[in-house]
Amino acid sequence: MRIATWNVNSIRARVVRTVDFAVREGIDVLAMQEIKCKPEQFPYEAFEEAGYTVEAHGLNQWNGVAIASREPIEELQVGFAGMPGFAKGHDGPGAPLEARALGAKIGGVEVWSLYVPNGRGLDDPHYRYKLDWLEALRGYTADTLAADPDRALALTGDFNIAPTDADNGDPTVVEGVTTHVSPPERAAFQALLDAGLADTVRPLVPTGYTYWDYKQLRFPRNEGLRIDFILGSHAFADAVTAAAIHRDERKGEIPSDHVPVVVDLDLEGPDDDDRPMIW
DNA sequence: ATGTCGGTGGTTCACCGA
Repeated sequence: MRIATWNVNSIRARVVRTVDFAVREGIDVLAMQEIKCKPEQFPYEAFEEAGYTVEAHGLNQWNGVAIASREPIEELQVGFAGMPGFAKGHDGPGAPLEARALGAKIGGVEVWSLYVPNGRGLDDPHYRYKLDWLEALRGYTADTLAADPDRALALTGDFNIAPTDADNGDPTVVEGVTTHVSPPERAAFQALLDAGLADTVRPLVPTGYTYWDYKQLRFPRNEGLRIDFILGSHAFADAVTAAAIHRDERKGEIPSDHVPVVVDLDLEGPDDDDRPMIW
């Protein structure tokens, strides 16, 4: 099974490009972020014509997550247990939830499409929201794996954190000045790993960015960030056989500012056809 | 130069968010 995650930055603006990529690369499950539309506005037809079914979660023109799959989508989860909400002037308990998390069981894997809050600025209420949101995600992960340690669980999406200095090539992203690289954000990312997840792409693709700001020639200068990840429990990570970051998707006409990240899974072991015949 | 995007409201440009 081939699983991909992609912050598409408006699915309506990029539906042709998105479906073309999925078909060309043989993607079985595509987790999308920043679809920037409500479910009734999602361009389902283009995906259905290509053999995908889609579940979309969007509340307004901001955020929004979706999962497209060639296999049946089961056990849909809109948001995760404990996920906090946020709204301007209303960031405490009881704040409205945003469309940032969609989970499902597909082919025996619990896969999530996640769009972690940006944080905006180190002194912005959105930054505290980001850290609280990540802590709640860690709690969900820990609880889930405590109940079922061998579950194939994958957290995919835009984490809006560059975990190491090697993941930050943008000269305007500076520790102590901006979000994405602050010690508390990096600690929150590490806490997800400590809860029982592994970065399934880094061992196979050690370098490279997944996002380049549209401004100031960031892509031509290759001044990007690695902020999009596929994190997996041991049962998931152990099944990963290949990975790729599709840098070329940042090129061409009207690209997203993010590129797809892909892993191949072999959950069932070798097919019968691959086993030696012994009489 | 916050130098580029996408979406919205409500009219084609100002604002928000990233």
